[in-house]
Amino acid sequence: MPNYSDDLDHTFRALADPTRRAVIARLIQGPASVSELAEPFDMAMPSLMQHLRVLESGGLIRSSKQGRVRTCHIEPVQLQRAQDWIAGQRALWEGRLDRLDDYLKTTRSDEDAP
Amino acid sequence: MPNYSDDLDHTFRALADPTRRAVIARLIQGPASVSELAEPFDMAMPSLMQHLRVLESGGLIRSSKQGRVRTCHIEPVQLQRAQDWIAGQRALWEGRLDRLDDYLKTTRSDEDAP
DNA sequence: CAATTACATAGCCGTATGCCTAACTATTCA
DNA sequence: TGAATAGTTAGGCATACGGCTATGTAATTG
Repeated sequence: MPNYSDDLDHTFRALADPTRRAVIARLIQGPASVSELAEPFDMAMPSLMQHLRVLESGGLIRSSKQGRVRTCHIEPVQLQRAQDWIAGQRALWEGRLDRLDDYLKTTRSDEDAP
Repeated sequence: MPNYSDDLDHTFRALADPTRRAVIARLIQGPASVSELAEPFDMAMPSLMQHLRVLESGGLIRSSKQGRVRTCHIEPVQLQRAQDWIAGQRALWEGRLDRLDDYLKTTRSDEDAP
């Protein structure tokens, strides 16, 4: 069982901000330059750059520079790991509910057939 | 399309800490008192209580007090919403890949049949 | 070459986070 | 009733976060 704790820390933290989620939602549609990403937000460029840094250092996006333009694109792996963690927990929870359900059924059967 | 932004902020933030994820993982197994939750951690009680407050105010757990014991249990709805947001983004991403794939196939067919 | 464009860096500022200790309240047990 | 237990509140402290302005640098464009 690998330990993704640090990754998850960074990934969930990156997702905890609406600006960063919006950037992700935008990049899901396809790559974009920093200026394009900044355009919808009423925010100074350096502030948005910081968000991009959080996203990139969390492994949620990648970027590369050609000339003076930096192009960002999504990197879905960490997104998947975050989803997997939640899904895993929920699966355990569902399993617990199933076992509780089974138990209740068993109990009821016992009562029904004394 | 409802706007869960604030919920997601709180939920993802709550998940961005390993102690809080461990608490969730514990509570997935079943309810527990504050002391039981605190036991595995080398952390002063008030520090853990703060984590519990973050989890509860983010709607990830609930708690109630009987006598001097507060019992906490999981509340899976926000977990699901967080998962749904990620799943939605990933679905869009997959869709994008599929369309790209289709496009490439079409292009190749065109090349194959000049 | 000069001006514009697109990003990058530095540094400031107020608030939030995560941890702690100390002291307090309310139950429960002997 | 007195002592132990379970949680709570108050407040302090260092660091991180999220925003800003001002300034710098490198690539394009006229």
